[in-house]
Amino acid sequence: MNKTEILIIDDEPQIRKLLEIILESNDYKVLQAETGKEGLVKAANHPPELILLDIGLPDSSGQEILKALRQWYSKAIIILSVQNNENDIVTALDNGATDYLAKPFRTAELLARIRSAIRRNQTTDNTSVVEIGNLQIDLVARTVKKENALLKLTSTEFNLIALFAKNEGRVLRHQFILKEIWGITYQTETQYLRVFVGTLRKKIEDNPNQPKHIITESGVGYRFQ
Amino acid sequence: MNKTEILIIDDEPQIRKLLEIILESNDYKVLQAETGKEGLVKAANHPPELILLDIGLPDSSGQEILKALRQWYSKAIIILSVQNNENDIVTALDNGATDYLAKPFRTAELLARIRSAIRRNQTTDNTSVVEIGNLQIDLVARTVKKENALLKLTSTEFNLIALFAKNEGRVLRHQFILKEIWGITYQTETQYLRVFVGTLRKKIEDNPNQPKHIITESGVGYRFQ
DNA sequence: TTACAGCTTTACAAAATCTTAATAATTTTA
DNA sequence: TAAAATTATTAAGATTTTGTAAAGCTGTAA
Repeated sequence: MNKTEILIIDDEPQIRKLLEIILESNDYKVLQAETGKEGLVKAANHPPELILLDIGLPDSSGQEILKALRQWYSKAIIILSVQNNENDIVTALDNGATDYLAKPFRTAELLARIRSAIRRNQTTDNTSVVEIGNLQIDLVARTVKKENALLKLTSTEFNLIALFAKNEGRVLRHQFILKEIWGITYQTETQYLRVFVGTLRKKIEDNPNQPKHIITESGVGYRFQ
Repeated sequence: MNKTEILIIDDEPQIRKLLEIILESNDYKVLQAETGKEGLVKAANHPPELILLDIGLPDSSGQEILKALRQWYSKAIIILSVQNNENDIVTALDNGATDYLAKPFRTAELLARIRSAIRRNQTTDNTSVVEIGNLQIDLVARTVKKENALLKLTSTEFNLIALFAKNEGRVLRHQFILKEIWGITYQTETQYLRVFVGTLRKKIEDNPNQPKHIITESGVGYRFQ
């Protein structure tokens, strides 16, 4: 059987080597590019299942490469950034990045993110029912079940969880969520979001104080899983 | 034995060709139409077991073709839509589509949907009596029994409960219900609905103040269960 | 014509949901 | 670690949505 192919675009040889070792030992096939341009060419010639892109590239900003890729490449792109360079991360998510990882990263987290992103590639599926853990979200019937018990959600609460469900595992920015649910004029009303995430957590989480489904990514947004 | 016939209504020749290849190699007989009109004619002359309909047709909206087909055609209609055009999909399901597929689609998924839809053709058929809890709703005889006692419903009340029964467990929007029962020009007369839901509840619910059958989904519509 | 059933409309009460602001808790930064 | 920033929680109005009763309207049949 063919191995899943991952393209690494990063100018630091030692990072590439590290990633190569981790990924190959987990049964992925690794392609490498040292510059953004080289990455674009390799991705175009032979589209991989996922791309790991360093946004701190020297030749041209990694953001430009990301935008260029997103012209045609629709599979997962995970961004690598230096520690907590929040601006870069936020810009990258807005430019269509699937997810991000701050360097230095933990191996387990890297692999988990990769698995999740690849899984989503394949779930272009469009069944109206999305199953996530103990939740079943029916987008057409507009119902949510937790362990087969129907939950009572308000319309806005449902819209919110539906948006999350359609973007499972992916970080959604506050702005983006507000725009989608409340409309473009509400982009700055992050407090709404906090209140509604709070009520949703009370309804869907086993322990709302330690949420397992709606994870907050401080300074960025939320992730649903 | 005769092969199962599938009619494709799609204006893009390359999509038709692709579908033809996939379907014929899976032992279906394929009929094709390039326009909605042509599709209506072909379907009428020789009703197929299943129709694949592109809702992005140029001549008249695919939605109109769907509605026209549903006047008399009761077998499966699977909608093809461009990716993530959610509005189209929801409208199509409301207009009686059996299922939908977003382009580009995976072959395995297409075939799975087709098999499932055809299977349903044969089973879902002519059960004119819908049983829900202590209610028996006979769609052909237009009667409703509650614990075997015949209820006296007006024609509009029956139309309403029949619509609910056909969409058990699903949230129906005010708009949709009004369109179905009173016609497209009544889409904003939500007050009618409130009155009729009220009278229906008095007749079918054990305790109309705590309805168990007709559940209101505030801001959205009603759900029947 | 009248009686009647069923539909439409109005008015108001009740319930559900949303918004807002104050405060507490947590996370990030320096 | 302390300060700053961000996030979470709560609860009270405010607003929107829904429910109910009843009056008016309309067509039909006796």
